[in-house]
Amino acid sequence: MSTQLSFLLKHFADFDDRELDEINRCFKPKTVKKNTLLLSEGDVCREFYYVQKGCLRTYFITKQGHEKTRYVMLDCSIGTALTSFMAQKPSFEILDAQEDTELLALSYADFYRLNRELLHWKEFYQKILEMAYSFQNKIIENRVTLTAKQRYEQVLANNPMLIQRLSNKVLASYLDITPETLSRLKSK
Amino acid sequence: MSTQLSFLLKHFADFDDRELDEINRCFKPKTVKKNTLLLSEGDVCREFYYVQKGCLRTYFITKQGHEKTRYVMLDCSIGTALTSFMAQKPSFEILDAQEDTELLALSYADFYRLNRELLHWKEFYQKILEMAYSFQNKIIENRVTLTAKQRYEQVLANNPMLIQRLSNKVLASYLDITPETLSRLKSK
DNA sequence: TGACGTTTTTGATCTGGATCAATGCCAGGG
DNA sequence: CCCTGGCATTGATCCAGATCAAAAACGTCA
Repeated sequence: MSTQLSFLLKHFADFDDRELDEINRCFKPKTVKKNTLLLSEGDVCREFYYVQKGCLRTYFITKQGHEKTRYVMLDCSIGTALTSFMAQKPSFEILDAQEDTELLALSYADFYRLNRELLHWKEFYQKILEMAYSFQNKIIENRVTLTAKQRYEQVLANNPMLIQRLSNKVLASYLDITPETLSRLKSK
Repeated sequence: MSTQLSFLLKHFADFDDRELDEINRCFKPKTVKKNTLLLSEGDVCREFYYVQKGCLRTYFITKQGHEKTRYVMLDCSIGTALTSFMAQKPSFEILDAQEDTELLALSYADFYRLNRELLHWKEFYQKILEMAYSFQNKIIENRVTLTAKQRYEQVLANNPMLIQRLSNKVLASYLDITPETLSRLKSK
């Protein structure tokens, strides 16, 4: 059982030890190699993840064939392809590992059973959704108000780990620019 | 008491009549004239709205002084400046009426009391958050993958009311383009 | 170790939509 | 009823970032 995960959970809701036990039992360990696909386009996302160590990201592919990275999970963070997971509908988002990654996976069935049975889990999920919404709101605001360079500088200031650990290609797609533009931004 | 509102609520969760009664009592009627500000930048959003008839929108203003419309509520829809409302923090989003509007307002205190006391309200709120998230996800995808013209055509196809009822200036800001570009798009 | 496929970098060119500018238009307040 | 300030249209120009092209650097696996 992961005390790290418990620690994170407690950050969102006031779980007691019995609840934490039950939740921890539902999360199944999994190890994936770099570049493993955890969810392909068109498949239904059936798992929610806690990343112990490593890096997952969600992205989608445009008609023109370009990757667009949407969300990155580094060590000790949680997430999934939320839109597909929530609705249990085929996903346009893809989920893959950017590094060799150790993670804990919670099935959709267990997730929603917990949501039915534990009031604290409802609270947890509500917080997650609120955060996810606010995060996206921020993304939209940034995309609309900042230039490519300003977006790069913002990540450099707030999230330098991303710059260290993602390839330039993926980082560029996260910033919604081309690798060429990113390369030019970096060289000044 | 609004049966329309009850109808909408039932769409999200299985409220019984007693619950609907209690909820309806919390929503206070309000009438606002076109161009009324319901929330200014920097203020904390303290109300959640049901629009009976009319039109509200949220938007923010960039450093360059441009309006960016983010969400529009026409007749029989619900919403608020969610980021500020959830966190009870000062808002960068502004809320105003685009037409003379009849609405019902639910205070933050009542909203969260209902959320504490009624399981069905929790369910309702969870669905709202899930929808809001998915909606934003779609916005981001559209903004990144579609040209200005394609975005216009998509609204024309899926949401023609917006084109009929919003001024071109506001519609342009909703599409993330300038009024000049919108004018040119329409004239072909 | 070497060879191939993927990144990264650098340079030249292109373009969608923004910006700037000018004119006509309409609606609402005095 | 008329005036005024915002809205809409049209034209000319500009620019951030994309695209295209072609080396150079990098990893990784036989």
